[in-house]
Amino acid sequence: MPEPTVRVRIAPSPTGFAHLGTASTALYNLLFARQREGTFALRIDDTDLERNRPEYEALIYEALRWLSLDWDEGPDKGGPYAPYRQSERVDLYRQHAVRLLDEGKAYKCYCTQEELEAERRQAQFEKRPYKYSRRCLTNPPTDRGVFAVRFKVPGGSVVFTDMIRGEMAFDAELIGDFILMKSDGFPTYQFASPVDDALMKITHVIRGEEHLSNTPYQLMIVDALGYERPIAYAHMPLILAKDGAKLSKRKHPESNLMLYREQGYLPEALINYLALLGWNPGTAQEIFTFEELMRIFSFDRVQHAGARFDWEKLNWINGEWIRAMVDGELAKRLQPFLSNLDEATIMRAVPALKTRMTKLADATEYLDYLWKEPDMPALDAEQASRIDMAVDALKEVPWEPEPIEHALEGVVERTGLSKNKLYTPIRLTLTGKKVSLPIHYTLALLPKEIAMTRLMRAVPA
RNA sequence: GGCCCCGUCGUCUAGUGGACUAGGACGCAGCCCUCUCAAGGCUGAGACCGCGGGUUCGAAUCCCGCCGGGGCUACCA
Repeated sequence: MPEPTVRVRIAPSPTGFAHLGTASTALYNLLFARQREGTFALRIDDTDLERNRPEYEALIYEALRWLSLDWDEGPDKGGPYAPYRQSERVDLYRQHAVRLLDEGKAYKCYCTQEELEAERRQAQFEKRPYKYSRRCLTNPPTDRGVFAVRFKVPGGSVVFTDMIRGEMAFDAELIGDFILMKSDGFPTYQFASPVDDALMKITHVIRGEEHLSNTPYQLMIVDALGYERPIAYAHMPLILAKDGAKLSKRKHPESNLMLYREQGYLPEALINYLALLGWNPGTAQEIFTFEELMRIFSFDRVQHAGARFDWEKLNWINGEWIRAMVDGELAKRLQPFLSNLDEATIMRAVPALKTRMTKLADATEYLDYLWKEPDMPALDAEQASRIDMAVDALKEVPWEPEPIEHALEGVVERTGLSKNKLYTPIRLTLTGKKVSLPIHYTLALLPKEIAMTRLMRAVPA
């Protein structure tokens, strides 16, 4: 039998901002799909009526597009297995639930949340592992109308292949009957996900490790339905926060993908960093383009343990990408962060700026003196006189970094002053800051009249 | 509580019985360069390989126990 064409998917839930873990999972899926010349689908798992919002779905698209993690099939693009939004596939889940009901593989459950909670507490009190009592299977109440559909777990053992961990085996005797259809008529994740994966002919399920223990639940459903199981699974190590817990939307703001765009991380750099979190090439190389990753990525070099997210390393990788970027491209990417400046000015700043940024937003701190008048620094008489000398030397100089630098060096030579003594008061007067780009750039980026005015302001008449 | 996954410098990791005096990267420290800040170059500190038992001539690497962390155990996904 020939290997079927690879089909993979990601299935994010629109329950808040786009999550870093979604990007990570999308990356691994895409890498695998592209290297096997397969298809990458985006499915929106919006079965939680309480928490889903259409605007959150838009956020997911925006974030993935920003990272160039493009999908072949999805709610916005369509595809042979449309619709790709679970809320539009509810009839399908209902039909499958009815079939399971008819075949005696599922049953209606009329228990209330309170009753179930009581069962659970009782089990805990008696220190025995909790499993649903099957009350509604053996002795269903006759006076109730609202019900959920519960799967009758067949028991036995569930075995499957994980591309990272090898053969996995779970004892299904330990799994209690679980809900397929909620009483609001919507499916649970445990039900909708395997049904869709089967219907959409997903061949490899690549997702976060949090789903490892969910896999036997889903496989039992696939089996009960008589569908073909995916060829293999891959459960990727979780991205952990500084505190060692799984990155959560509520507790960890760094899980918000849009944050990275706002701060000026390059999509290439984020991808690069994400790839290295949990996977390594086995060589000393640290900087990778997507195409390189596509060539060398493999699941057998994926880590088994969760990886802690580290800003420092991301910053370094981002800096590497910034420094490697050609000036014109960098200027273009800088534009949104420097909306007060025109393209030509940004372009002139780039050579000096390049080695000083870890992220694009850093440019503001270096350049805001160009549109903001700094406060007059407190200078002593000596400093004022040095500025006076600089003004003299600069008067007739063409306003470009090179000639400015030579003019100032001339002053240094003639007076025997140190560069530090001469440049510091200039820097202070021009920018109001102790740190700036090299002094000749700091001067040249400012229109000459403004620069001279600011300098002369510091010199007592 | 039960089940599952995992445990090498602060962090990401290399390592699959001898080449390990445990390697690299980020970060950190020092020096060089230098007008500030970076970048760059060089040097350095930093891991008794979670702990305890085995197996073996020999273990970070194999086995067992314990401890620790994470995940799942929802009418969340």
